[in-house]
Amino acid sequence: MRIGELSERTNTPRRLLRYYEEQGLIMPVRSANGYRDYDERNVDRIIQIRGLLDAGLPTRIIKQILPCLDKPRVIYFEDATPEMIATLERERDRMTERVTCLVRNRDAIAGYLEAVRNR
DNA sequence: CTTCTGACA
DNA sequence: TGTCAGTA
Repeated sequence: MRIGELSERTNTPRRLLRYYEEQGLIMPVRSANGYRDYDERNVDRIIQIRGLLDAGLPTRIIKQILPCLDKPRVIYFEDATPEMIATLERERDRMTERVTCLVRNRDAIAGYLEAVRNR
């Protein structure tokens, strides 16, 4: 499929799809006309990428860990470098921090809403 | 009509 | 990220 279809199926702007490619997150093959040619696998991949981006991970980190999250998990256990483990642990901790921060703000807002309702 | 690359009042 | 340009 071309970028237009992938864009619709992943509700992701074409601009971002090209950007992800620039960042090395995806490497679609090119058709004779120069158009990017994506396969079904990419649909899932883009959703995967957006999830990580949404979680706050920088594209540079996603580029490293994306292959680890692919299907044949077992074969990646072998080449799990200590550096990779370290980055993953670091990102996990950063995510935890953000989660607690979100929880605080969510509760604060919830409290405000509660006060407004019972005014 | 769709995509591509490069660029930014 | 959006968007405009000039093509293929």
